[in-house]
Amino acid sequence: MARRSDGLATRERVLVAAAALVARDGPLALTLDGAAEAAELSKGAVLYHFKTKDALIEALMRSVLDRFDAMTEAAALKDADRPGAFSRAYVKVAFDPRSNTREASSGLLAAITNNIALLKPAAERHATIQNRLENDGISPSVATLIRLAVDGLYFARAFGLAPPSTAKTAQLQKLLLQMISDDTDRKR
Amino acid sequence: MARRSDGLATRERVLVAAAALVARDGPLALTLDGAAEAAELSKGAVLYHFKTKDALIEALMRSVLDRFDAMTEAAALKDADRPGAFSRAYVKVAFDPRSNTREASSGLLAAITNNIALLKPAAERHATIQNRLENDGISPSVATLIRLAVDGLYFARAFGLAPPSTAKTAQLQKLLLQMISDDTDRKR
DNA sequence: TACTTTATACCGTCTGGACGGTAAACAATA
DNA sequence: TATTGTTTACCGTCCAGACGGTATAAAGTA
Repeated sequence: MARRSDGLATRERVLVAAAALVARDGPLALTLDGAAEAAELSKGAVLYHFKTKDALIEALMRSVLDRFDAMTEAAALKDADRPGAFSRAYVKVAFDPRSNTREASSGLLAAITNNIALLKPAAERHATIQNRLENDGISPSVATLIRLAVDGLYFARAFGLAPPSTAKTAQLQKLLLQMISDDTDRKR
Repeated sequence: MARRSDGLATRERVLVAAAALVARDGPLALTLDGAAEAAELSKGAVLYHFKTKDALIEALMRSVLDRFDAMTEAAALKDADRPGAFSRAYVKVAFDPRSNTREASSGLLAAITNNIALLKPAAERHATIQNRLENDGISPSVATLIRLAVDGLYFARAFGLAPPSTAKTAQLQKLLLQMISDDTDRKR
């Protein structure tokens, strides 16, 4: 068999294939064999790039988290240092269909189904986000509300628990952005 | 071996034991053998009351859903027919520590880790709740926000994703109730 | 005895992961 | 530049354990 000579791309390919697999067939379909087949590799090759299945899942989760973080930071920068800049960026990115895909929840779903301890990185991010929201010029209650509503939307989509329609989602985003504005005004 | 002569109680005991098992050791610990041991029964006995593991999980979920529904209906009745009665009841029950325990999420967690199709009953309830919130005298956006925030809180607790402290949770509840009041006033 | 409930023994399948091997790329050396 | 050794990337096979589920016996109850 031909060798690839670009290990990095292969590793990435496994992650993408695994995410697609979970998005399509659910987290239970994510086996080492399944991931290998989806990435058109052997199980041995998958295990070469990820020492254990847990390592694969962790990588899956981190890649999603990092991407989300990067998008949020970028959006926050555009908004300068106005109070509520991070909150607005968080809402915008979280509601962006590009960041809130089925693939985006693959890591989390896999972690839940395989080993809850793997949720730790996600828990840390959540704590960080909560902190940043609270120190963004909005009241703690509104900060918490925003965070939980975003999470709720995320899980509603991930689990198919009556996910709101596109229209309703847009309305909700508007409402949240409005709340942020009102809240920063009140504090000024 | 001694027989119980009250099959109903045994069945119930299995459900309680299974919920406790999931709450303590996570959804992966819920095996037929594990459930049997937790209920101090043999696997055969468990399979007598629940034909398949899926059936056990479904029963687990339904019992939680039914209990939640009953509590909400009861709370809504107390609030007469004022606009927002159901919304207030929903928020109150969802934030009640008695309804939002780790056991309460056991069915959902087990469904996720074992067979996502089992989430169907939960999805239906969510759709029903969304409908009732929307027809409760509050605006659709606020209805959606409440629903998602409650879900977010629920999952934050279930997965340990930076669950808000008791104090913060109380503040949030207050904020939501306030929003319901404001919104029904505006509509009047 | 007939029925219900519980226990025991067992089977087939799936899955994570270990392992030995292979071939290409690269480095060292002569 | 030819040769030799070393690393990287990947494959195919095998295995032990876990788990869901079945079959059947046994015990209790009416």
